[in-house]
Amino acid sequence: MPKVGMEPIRRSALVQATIAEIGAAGNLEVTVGQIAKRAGMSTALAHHYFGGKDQIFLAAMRHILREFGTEVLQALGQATTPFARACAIVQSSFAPSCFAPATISAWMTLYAQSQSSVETKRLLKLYQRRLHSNLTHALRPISKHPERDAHTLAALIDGLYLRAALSSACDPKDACDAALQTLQTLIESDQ
Amino acid sequence: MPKVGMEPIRRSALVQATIAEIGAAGNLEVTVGQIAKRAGMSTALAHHYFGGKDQIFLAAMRHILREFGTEVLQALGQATTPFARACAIVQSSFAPSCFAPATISAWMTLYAQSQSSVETKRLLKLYQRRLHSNLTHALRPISKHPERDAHTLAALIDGLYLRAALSSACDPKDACDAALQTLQTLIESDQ
DNA sequence: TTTTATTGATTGACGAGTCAATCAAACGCT
DNA sequence: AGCGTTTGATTGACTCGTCAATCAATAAAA
Repeated sequence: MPKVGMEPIRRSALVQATIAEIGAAGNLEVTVGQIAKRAGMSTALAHHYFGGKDQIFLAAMRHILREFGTEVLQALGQATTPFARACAIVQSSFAPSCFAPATISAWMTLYAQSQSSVETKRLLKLYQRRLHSNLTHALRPISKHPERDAHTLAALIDGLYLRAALSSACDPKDACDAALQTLQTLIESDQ
Repeated sequence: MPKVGMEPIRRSALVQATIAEIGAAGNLEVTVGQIAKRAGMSTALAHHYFGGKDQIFLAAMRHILREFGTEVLQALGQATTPFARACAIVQSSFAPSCFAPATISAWMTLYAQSQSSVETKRLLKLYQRRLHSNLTHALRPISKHPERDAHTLAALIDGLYLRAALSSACDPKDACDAALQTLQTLIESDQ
């Protein structure tokens, strides 16, 4: 087994294992030992490649954000009209991948940790800025207040996601419909 | 000092100290020792009155929720028209007390913990149900879709709060205005 | 003297991070 | 091809610290 070029494989395995472990636990109370075990290696190796627990978690967060980013990008690529672009952004935010238990837990801990970790806060702001920018761009041709409506819609997406993710009863489809409905209402109303 | 009837005083002091400590730390990584020290007693006494760390945290969460509940109730009492009632609910959600660092942290950890603690989840659902019910009641006379609009508005409040609380730049006033603006738009549009 | 309040000291467990040692591939040299 | 040598991969065992929870003991009211 000991071959050269293990680093990217190990790092990727650790990130995957971290997400899975967070999903299983429902919070950040996950030990490096658990993660390493799931990834099929020793704790020492995990430390060797990442340097510390924080770095492992941050890598996992970045991975989820990157995944979401590509999902949005792909959906945007297929949209031709401004309205379709706005819909694509909304729908990406409620895609099934966003509702995997591990993803939900990661999001929640992202919010919670952002209070105490500057790097986590940076990541969160990155996501928020990107969402806002995408929405503003899509709404510019079809809204009288692109900036304002983008801000409202972004907050609505976050809030609906929160509710859908935390209450098992409320399903993603309904949340998505609610967001689309409000998008419609917002761009129809002028004033 | 050793007098009778200390229990309620100690419990209250511990709850206060817990909230303060969570606010200072920015997350749940707070030890019973820290809490007890801030409350001016030994860790043993904290355990004596609460039984365990979880119970202390739950008591703190309940306290914050109760405080918020009374704030809403008071605001509702002064409102005479349905529209004023809806505004009162929105404004209570963005009251200064909701933006104290300790409250923000407690709120975030409430979301994060709700994934792994059934009791925490119960508390969160209680809050969500109450908000939805209050909004529905206020909107019934002035909206064509009271239930639906209440759901949208509730999610919007949560989302705006999230953004206002996490980004130091965005201030509560703007978030509140955005929510009120959208409330207006929602009840004006029919369809 | 019973009950309540209170704590210092201790226990037991757990977990992050380190380190020295091992193992095998790749590399360089002849 | 054969043979040291370097280098990356890998781990078991260990250290050190922390922290929740317990307990036996003390003090002061009732």
